[in-house]
Order: sequence, then structure tokens, then C-alpha cells
Amino acid sequence: MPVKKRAMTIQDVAKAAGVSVSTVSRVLNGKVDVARDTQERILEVIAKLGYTSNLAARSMRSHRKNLIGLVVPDIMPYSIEILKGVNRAIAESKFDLLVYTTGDAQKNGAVLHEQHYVSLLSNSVTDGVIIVASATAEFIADAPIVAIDPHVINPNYPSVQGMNYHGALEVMEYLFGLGHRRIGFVKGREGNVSAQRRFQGYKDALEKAGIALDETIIIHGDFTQKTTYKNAHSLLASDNRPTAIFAANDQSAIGVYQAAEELGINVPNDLSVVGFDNISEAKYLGLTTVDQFLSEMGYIAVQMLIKFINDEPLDLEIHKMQTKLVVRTSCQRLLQPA
Amino acid sequence: MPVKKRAMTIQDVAKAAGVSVSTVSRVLNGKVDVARDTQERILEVIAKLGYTSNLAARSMRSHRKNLIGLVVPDIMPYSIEILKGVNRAIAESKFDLLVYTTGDAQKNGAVLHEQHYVSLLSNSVTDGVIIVASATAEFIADAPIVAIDPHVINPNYPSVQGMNYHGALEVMEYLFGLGHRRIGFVKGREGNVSAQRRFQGYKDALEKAGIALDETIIIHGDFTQKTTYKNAHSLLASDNRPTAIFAANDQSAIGVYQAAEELGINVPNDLSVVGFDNISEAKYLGLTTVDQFLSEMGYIAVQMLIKFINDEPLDLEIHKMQTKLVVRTSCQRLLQPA
DNA sequence: TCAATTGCCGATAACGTTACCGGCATTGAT
DNA sequence: ATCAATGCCGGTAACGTTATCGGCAATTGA
Repeated sequence: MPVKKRAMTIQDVAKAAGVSVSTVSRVLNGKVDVARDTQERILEVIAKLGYTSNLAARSMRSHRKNLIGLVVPDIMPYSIEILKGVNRAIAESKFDLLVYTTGDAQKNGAVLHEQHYVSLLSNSVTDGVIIVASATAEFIADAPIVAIDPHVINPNYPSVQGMNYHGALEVMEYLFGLGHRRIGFVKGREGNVSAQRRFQGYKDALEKAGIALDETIIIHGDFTQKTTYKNAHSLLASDNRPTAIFAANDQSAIGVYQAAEELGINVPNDLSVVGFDNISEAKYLGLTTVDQFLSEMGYIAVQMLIKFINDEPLDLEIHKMQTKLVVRTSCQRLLQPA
Repeated sequence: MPVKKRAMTIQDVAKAAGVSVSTVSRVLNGKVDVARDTQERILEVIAKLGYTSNLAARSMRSHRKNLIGLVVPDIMPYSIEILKGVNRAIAESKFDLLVYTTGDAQKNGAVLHEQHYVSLLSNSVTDGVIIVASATAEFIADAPIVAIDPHVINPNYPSVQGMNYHGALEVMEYLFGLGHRRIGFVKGREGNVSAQRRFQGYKDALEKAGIALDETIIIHGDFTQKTTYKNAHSLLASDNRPTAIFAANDQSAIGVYQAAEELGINVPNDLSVVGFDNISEAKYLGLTTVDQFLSEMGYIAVQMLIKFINDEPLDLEIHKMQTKLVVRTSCQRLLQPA
């Protein structure tokens, strides 16, 4: 029942149209050097045979593939937001999109893996690659690379970055404004530059406000809901519980929600919570968070990459994305200062 | 600043290792016919040079690419659920995944587009293709194809399908059990077989319960939130408003929520709402819906495809997926029958 | 000791496409 | 009328890889 038909080749088309493969190729690539009626005849044959050119063969010979590769660590809300923006920009361009997930990027081989996928795409089948949350500072690639939210200090490729430090300051100011003084923090993944910048903003804001850093209300996390849930549990259950928690990303904030709910702690009445990213779930949860316009980052990255591919100059090697505090219902003014 | 280094080829590796390209190729493909120490030497060189084989060239010559293509119409909650399951199965296999979005599939050229993308992937770069929500009954392809939730009657490829009719019956029984008699319906996209089956279940359940079909409480939709929102508005504002609405998918149900909220109609107190799909947002919204295990469908489709690729027999040409009603808080017992 | 087998490896031909070159007509310029 | 320019098209060589064949040396078997 299931069919495997042999696909047409350019040879089949040429034979059926009574011309050479060169001529068919010219038609396929919109070259001018071909008579009007032969062009039409060839196009007819192509339509009739249902011919589609072989991507692999084309990619190997030619250097224009009209294809952009996207390498994301995993299918998670964060990646999905970016993907939406990327998709939007792709739809407006003449390029198509190929998405590659590297799977479990937390493994040791993460760095190696990224290079592997980038090579796989850039050396062959795509005109350029966008890499999300890259942990590699230097890539070897035949094609241009643009990174979104790179997790290394000085990458050798252009990138779109969020203003993590600034966003964190915004959050802290907001919480201070509500009267909070004992503010806990859920850290992001170890070694992740964005996570470090958010943490730095947290610490600097405390210092500026004259509040001593309290290590006991800092929760270790890795950007996942599960880890935060596990690690937040004991702190929330203790007398030591802060009045507010700033989580390094929304998924961690959801982990805090989960732990709080299990302990009968009401958000926001008993505990204020702020996240980071503004993933689509945040809206439904009423989670106050920092929008770093992930979708927009994807959109801009595609535009940068296309310029790059066309050898046009980039305005900026590093595009800094604005952040914006989105106030919802997960925080409350502290009535009686602790 | 941005770098474009030339990628290594198998020739470079061969030269550096002092062997022929044939030998390098043998090592790359794990052939036995190579001496222990030369193999190690070559592997060292590969690691040192950071060589990755050219996908296009490899695909063209060989017929094993260890790559599976996934063609989805768009980045939307529905696709994302499927993608999660696909990704899980991929992670357990030796295959990698390449995702292709066809973009705006509602356009007229949709059918043509699907064939285009399938050809693009199957003729060349992948070992097999999974197509989601396909509107094409027959594909020409060099590689095996498996469909998820195909929207045509008799496709010439194996598929994983939801039990749409059965799921709709479950919903109706549940609403009847709560005392509802005037139940509205939001239709899915025109011509979509899954949507039609759900609608058929709705109609048959009504008939069996001895309730006449009321066309005035049937809302046209296309599976998107926006369209449903627009079309639901006038019905919900009128005296004619039903006591419950069954939406053909969750996104449509969200559209109903949106319209209701704007009109000050409380869900579930003034209006019960049920969806279909159980996308991740449904949990946060408290939306009662039919879980058709989209993620699981993706998982199974990959397994089917891999069997297919390996020329192993398939147990089933059509894998029917169970459905399960997930009761949340969007429905309420009707106290005073209308 | 000699033939047969085995282990290991290199040379060569494809895969389907496009870039490049060149060649035949036809047209235009002087 | 002659030569150059142009329009149109075919032939050939690459792109980087793997499949296939064949060949040399080393090992085995009788």
C-alpha cells in the first residue's frame, strides 16, 4: 500500500521536453538566455511530471539554496517564542526555514553538538544559520551565522541579545516599590551568561538599596520548572521564606507557583513572584514578568542573517533588545513590612 | 568580524591522515575493512580538524542519511504538541530531525505546497517524511511517508489518526449529563476531515438525544482563535445564546472565552465551554477538553516511519489514537433547565 | 611450498545539479 | 557584402561523497 515512487530528475524533464539538461536548468533558475516558447514548454513538462529539483544535488553545486537553518536546543516555551518571530520573518522573505533541534543540550557534549549541527547545515544545505542560546564562542562554518541570546562572552559571530541586566534592575525596582525587602532569587543555568547578568542585576539592586545579600533565600535552578519546584520547596516551607521571589525565567517562576500551591501559600497574597521572558503561558498565569521580546529577537535575527548572506553591511554586530516589565497579578504591595 | 571559514572536506582529512578518501569514508561509515590503528589515526585527524561530512554530498550518493523530515503547516499550539512527541522519539533513535514549516497553508496553493516540501525533503536529504495535517491524498516521493491527522479520506500513505467522532460523542454525553440541552458548536476549518468528524459526532449525539439541530447556534470557524472570536460575538450577545458551547478545537474555545469575557458572560457560570486537543494552554485556562494525545501521536508516527524506512512490516496502516475527556472547570451543571 | 583466502586499501565511477565555455544561427552595423 | 554582436542552446566539468571493483601483502590450509 504505502508507495515509494521514483522521483523525477532533470534528465527526465529534458528528455520529455526534447532539450538538454542545461536548458532545463536555466529555466529552473530563471536565467534569461532561453527562448520564450521553449521556456513555456519546459515549464509545462515540469508541471506535468511533478518534478522538484533535488535539494542535495542543487546545494552541492550551487551556492544559493534559499534556505535558512535554525538550531535550537530544545522544544520549550522559550524556543517557541523565538520560532514564532523567525517564522514571521521567513514568511516575508524568499527563504525557507529548516529547524534543527539539538536535543538534550545540557549534556557534556553540548559544545561539540552545536558545532556538529552548525556544520551539518552551513556546510551544505543552507545559506546561513541562526543559533539559539549557543554555548560555543567560535564556529567553523561555510555560511554566515547569527546568534540569538548567545551564552558566551565574545562570540565570533553577530548576535541579538536581551538586556538581561537592565531587565533585572527593573524587576527589583518594581518589587522595592511595592515595599518588598526580603526578595529571593531563583538562579538560572550554571555558566549561562544571560542568567549571570540577571543575577548580577539582582545583587546590584540589593546593594544599591542597602540590603545585604542573603544567600539562604537564593535558590539554585537551571531554567526548568522541575528543578526549581524541587529546590524551592524547602525554602518556602521554612520560616525563612521571603516575601517575594524573582525567578531567572518564567519556567522557574512556574516551578515556584507549583511549590507554593502545594504548600498552601497563596500567590500573590502570601508571596509575590516575578519571572523573566514573558512566554505565552505567563499571560494565563497572571505572572508579572520581563518581556524581552523573544519573538522580535527571532524576527531581527533573520533580517540580520539575510543581510549577511547578501553581503550587505550590518548596522550592528550586536543588536541589543529592549526589555519591558509586564505587570500582571502575581505581586502585591507589602502591607506590614517584615 | 563575522567569520566565514571554509569547511573541511573529506579530501583534507585524507591528506592530513596520509590515506585515501575511500579509507576515510569507510571510517566515517563504520565499515569493518580498516586496520585498527589507521582508524584511530583518522578519527584523531577528524576531531582535530573539526570535520563534518557534507550533508548534501552524502545524501546524493548514499541512501542512508539518518535524518527524518517533519512538515508542519505552521507554528501553533497544535503543531507544538505533536513536535514534542516527535522530538522525544527522535531522541531515542539514531535519527535527527529536520522541521519544515509550510507557512500559510490556508492559501490556495496549499496542496501544491505540500507536495513541494515533501519532494524537497524526501527526494534528497531525508530518509523519510512525517506530514502533519496533510490535505494531499497522494504524494510522489522517493522516501517513506507517514501522516499525522491527515485531512483527506483515503491517503496512499500510513497515518496516525485521532478518534474525532468518538471524542465528540464523549463531550456531548458529558454536557448532557450536566443537564445541557441547548449546545452550540464552533465548526473547524472547511474541508478538514477531522473537523467534519467532530461535527458529525455533535449532530449524531443531538439526534440520539432527540434534540433538533439548531443552525442558529452553530458558529463558523477555521480552528483559529481570531475567527471564532469574531463569529461568536454576535451569537453570545443575542437572546439566542446557548447554555454550552462545544468548540472544534481548543484555540476556538479560547476565542469563545475571549468573546464571552468582553460581553461580561462568565465561564462557567453563564456559559459552559468545551474544547478539543488539550493543548498546553488548556490547563491554565481550566478548559475542559478532549485529549487526543497529540504528543503521543507524534511519538508513534516516528516509530512507524522508522519501521517503514527499515522495510519492517507495519502492524497497522492506520493507527487510531484513543481520546480522553479531560474535565476541568469550564463547565457547570445547569441548575434551571431552559 | 604453493594455492587460496583474508585483511587492508586505493582508484574510479557514479549521484543530480549548475557554472562555464563554446558554437551555431540570426540580426545589425558599416 | 562582410564582420561583429547577439540570442539561444548543448556539451563538459566540476561539487563532495559513497559503492564497487580490483590489487597487493599477509596469512592460512593442505
